[in-house]
Amino acid sequence: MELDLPARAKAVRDPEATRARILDQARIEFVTHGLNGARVDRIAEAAHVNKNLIYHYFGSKEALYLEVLERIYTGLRARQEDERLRQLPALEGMRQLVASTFDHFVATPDLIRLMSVENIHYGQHLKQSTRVKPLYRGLLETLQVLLVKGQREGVFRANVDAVDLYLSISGLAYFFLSNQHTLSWLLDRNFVSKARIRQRRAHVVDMVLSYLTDGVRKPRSRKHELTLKDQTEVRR
Amino acid sequence: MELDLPARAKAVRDPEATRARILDQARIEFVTHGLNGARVDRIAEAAHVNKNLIYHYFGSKEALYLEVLERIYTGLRARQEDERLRQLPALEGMRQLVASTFDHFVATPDLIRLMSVENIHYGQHLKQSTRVKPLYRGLLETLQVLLVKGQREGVFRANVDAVDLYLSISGLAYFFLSNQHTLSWLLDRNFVSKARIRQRRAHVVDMVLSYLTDGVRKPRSRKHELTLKDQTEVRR
DNA sequence: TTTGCAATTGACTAACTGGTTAGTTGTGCC
DNA sequence: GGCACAACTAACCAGTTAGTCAATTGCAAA
Repeated sequence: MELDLPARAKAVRDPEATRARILDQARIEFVTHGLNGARVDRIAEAAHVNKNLIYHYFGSKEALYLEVLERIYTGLRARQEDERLRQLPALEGMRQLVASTFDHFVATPDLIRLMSVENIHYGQHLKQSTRVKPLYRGLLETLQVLLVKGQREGVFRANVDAVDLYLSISGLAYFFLSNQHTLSWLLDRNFVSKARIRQRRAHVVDMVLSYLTDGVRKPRSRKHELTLKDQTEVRR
Repeated sequence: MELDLPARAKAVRDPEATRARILDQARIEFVTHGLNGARVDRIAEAAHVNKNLIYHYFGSKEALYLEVLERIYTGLRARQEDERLRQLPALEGMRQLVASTFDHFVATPDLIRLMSVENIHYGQHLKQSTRVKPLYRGLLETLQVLLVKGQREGVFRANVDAVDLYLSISGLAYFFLSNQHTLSWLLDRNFVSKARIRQRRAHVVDMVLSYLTDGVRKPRSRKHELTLKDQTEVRR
């Protein structure tokens, strides 16, 4: 019955796999219950490890939380598509940047939850991280490159602040997801059906591009796509 | 020495004042620490009452939280300016609606925090409330009235979904406030100085109105204020 | 085989925390 | 003046929780 697969040989002691299992269950726990609501005992049980092993690897509940937080934040901008976007025509590059930001939020509900959790805690944990911050510089630079290029091309308005623009792009995609539980109740609408996500995506892209192209002389062609493949996935 | 003021006569036992004091301190506690992080003992101490008095008045920690939540949510739409806004020209009415939504978020940080907290808890408490939901119907109706009027006036585009528009207006004003602690660190910018708030306000109004008026033939007058006094204020 | 060390565990605890029990005290009303 | 009841209090408790102690187990190198 027993197979002697080399890759599976060390089923008894496998530190890396164990560590990964802890991190995975910790993420689920923190996402579901927040930092204060999370229970180390539950994480240990779900990961099938002794609680003390968690302290052996991570030192404390908060250190474990920080590790989870860093991992999900770095995933946000891990795909280095900045270079590709900067090469595109400004309007198309911006359209893709907005759309991919939106898509990433939709595809990663855990990120939305942990961003909220971390801000409830005044961002005090993320500030201890050194790995996350650099990723945002690249994003802002890409935005700036596209803004300047768009102005030169005559398709974007002038005097757009890159940070303000980023806040708007993110805010448009973030709020209806982060607050979906109260909003769906208050507004009698399901926000995470595929059709709704598709509608929202088009609306967000449209709003950002309307703003950027507003007041520019040259009449532009249709500025946002109507070809939207479904790739939304709703969380459990 | 003792004054016999009728209004201040019952300093010893004043149920209403005591109840209000508890609610006030509870709000501070829930806003600062969230639901799980809040401590009933701390609320009792801060309100100068015996802890059991809290249970006498409110029954449980969660019931107290719900009361705090209801009060801050109803404040969001308490000012019945819906009627006034509907009377205005569409562009001006919409401009004021966006601006006042923005201003209310800025003026009520506790609301932002509690909205985040409640959504971390999947909105399960707010759903038990009956007082909050009706307020949102009026808001959506006002939005719808202004949208239709704007289309008739020829200043707004057609086919704008009122719910989507509300999500955008709120999202633009909410995100940079709710996530200001991580964002100010990641983007090296203070978001809550008076100058920044003013800039953000103009940007949000501009973006929403650009979207609504985009593609409409008739050229419109300047649609957003450009009066930006400069007075930078450094964050704590 | 031994030895060193990381991986892993079970049992434990000090501090906390929401909630309760069993009252006492003040006030309005008849 | 005394009764009913709400306002208010002190002390306590059972269950929980992050974190610790002391030990055992498996692996790999010498």
